[in-house]
Amino acid sequence: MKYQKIPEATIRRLSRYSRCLEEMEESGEEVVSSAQLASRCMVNAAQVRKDLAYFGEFGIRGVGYHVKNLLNDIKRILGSNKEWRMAVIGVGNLGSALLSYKDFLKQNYKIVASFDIDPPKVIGRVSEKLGKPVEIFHVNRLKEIAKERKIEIGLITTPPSEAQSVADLLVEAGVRGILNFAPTQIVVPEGFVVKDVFFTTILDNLAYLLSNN
Amino acid sequence: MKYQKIPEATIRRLSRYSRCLEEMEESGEEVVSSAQLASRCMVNAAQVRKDLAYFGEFGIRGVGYHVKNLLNDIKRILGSNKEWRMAVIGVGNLGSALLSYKDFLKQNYKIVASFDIDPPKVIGRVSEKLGKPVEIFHVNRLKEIAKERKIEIGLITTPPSEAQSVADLLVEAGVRGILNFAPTQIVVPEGFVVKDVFFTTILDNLAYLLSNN
DNA sequence: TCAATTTTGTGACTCCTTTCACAAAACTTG
DNA sequence: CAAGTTTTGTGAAAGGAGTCACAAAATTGA
Ligand SMILES: NC(=O)c1ccc[n+]([C@@H]2O[C@H](COP(=O)([O-])OP(=O)(O)OC[C@H]3O[C@@H](n4cnc5c(N)ncnc54)[C@H](O)[C@@H]3O)[C@@H](O)[C@H]2O)c1
Ligand SMILES: NC(=O)c1ccc[n+]([C@@H]2O[C@H](COP(=O)([O-])OP(=O)(O)OC[C@H]3O[C@@H](n4cnc5c(N)ncnc54)[C@H](O)[C@@H]3O)[C@@H](O)[C@H]2O)c1
Repeated sequence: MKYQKIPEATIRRLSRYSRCLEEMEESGEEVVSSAQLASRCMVNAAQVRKDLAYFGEFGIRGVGYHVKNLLNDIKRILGSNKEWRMAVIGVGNLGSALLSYKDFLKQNYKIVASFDIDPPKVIGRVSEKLGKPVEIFHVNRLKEIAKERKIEIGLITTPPSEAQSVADLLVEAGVRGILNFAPTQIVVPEGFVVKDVFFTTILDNLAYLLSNN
Repeated sequence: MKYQKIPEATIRRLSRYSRCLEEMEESGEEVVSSAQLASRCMVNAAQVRKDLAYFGEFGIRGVGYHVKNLLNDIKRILGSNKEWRMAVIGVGNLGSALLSYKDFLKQNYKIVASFDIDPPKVIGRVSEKLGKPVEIFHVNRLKEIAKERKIEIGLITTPPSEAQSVADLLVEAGVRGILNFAPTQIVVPEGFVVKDVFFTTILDNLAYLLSNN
């Protein structure tokens, strides 16, 4: 198979497959066909095979895929086999929730520091309930701490008005990945990546579907 | 323009345009061209025009679009001009954050009740800081309260293991829209709509882009 | 060993989305 | 009021993504 640009949608589906395969692995299934995986993920079986074909041959004809192997391969493709070191900037309602989100850890996403600008918050630790407390630093130490702790992804949970300036700090600190929860457009230089999570955009979608069906 | 199926991507972009137009309206801009709106939303100008063309003619040739009018039209198209009544099910870390999310209100999404299964939580009110406290009911009253308060959208923030059974309750109560934050596939009957918000899927995406660029 | 069965990997086809390019419409200015 | 300018709305072209269909590969069983 010759090289092709990989569709963004393929990457999203790989993540879905990954989640399904994890469930299958837990429940002891060893082998899975593209048809089984597809029906579980609500996609077409040819789609599953094509998605995988972008990256190589992982199956055995007449048999299917080894759950464990395929899971490993997909994680390697996605880059989610390594541990990713993250920071939360803005420890308010949402930021605190993220700090105690167990699934991140399970999926190799580790929050190793957090930052705020509000002095009362910058005194101690949070997320004690997980056993692994995460320190809160003043945001003016972001660059220093980001380098020290090798932070690769920043989660922006400040008010929207502060989001761009926080992003600038992250860029300056060499944090190449940003997950932005503040409902505003953020601009970063070439080589950096921003993904937005806009709750109201998704609600708008839902509202449209509810209004027109 | 004859009828066509409207792409999902168009709806997502309309929501983006809507957000931009709101900012423009606030800053007093009265007229905007497709090119200006496009560059603000990081899309192609023809795309903006084509997206709008699905629904009618909103611009004035040689001039552009009236910000206020276009915003109203887009909101009407999306169905986000009316107030949507929502409930949060699972008042834990994330559920509590959602209860105090100001942007929902600003965008006509109103949380009018919340539910949990944990007796200590089902005693009073939360989100006092917004002035408008939201009551927490025991989840076994969901059907009753949903009807009484005309809830149209349910936000699922329970553990994944409970998500499907909560969805079943919502379906039974006639709540047609579900925004699911629990990282698990939910199945609902025809006529109901589920949108998932999987944080780790988005992180997987980010991880892929960071690993391969 | 060989035919029957299963299921992958992939070229070809179809469908959908985006971009281009330009006529038509409205405004501006001399 | 007419020529010039701007910007929309849209058909046509290009580009991507999803599905189909089948040869190739592996397994099973007689
Ligand atoms: N609450 C939610 O459920 C929710 C949902 C989706 C999106 N969001 C978005 O996430 C962001 C945070 O929401 P929230 O409800 O947690 O708000 P919040 O006010 O509770 O938290 C914001 C935090 O950011 C801190 N902060 C402000 N400026 C800062 C800066 N320059 N550097 C570092 N920290 C700074 C504040 O001190 C505060 O602790 C907002 O942009 C909001 O729109 C929130
Ligand atoms: N914490 C986060 O930042 C975050 C981010 C993304 C997704 N999520 C997902 O959101 C969900 C909630 O996460 P959380 O961190 O808030 O967990 P949590 O444990 O703090 O909250 C879960 C809440 O649900 C309640 N609950 C349990 N079963 C219930 C039922 N049958 N009916 C009603 N309520 C019930 C619990 O009592 C608890 O209050 C999980 O599925 C999680 O994976 C959380």
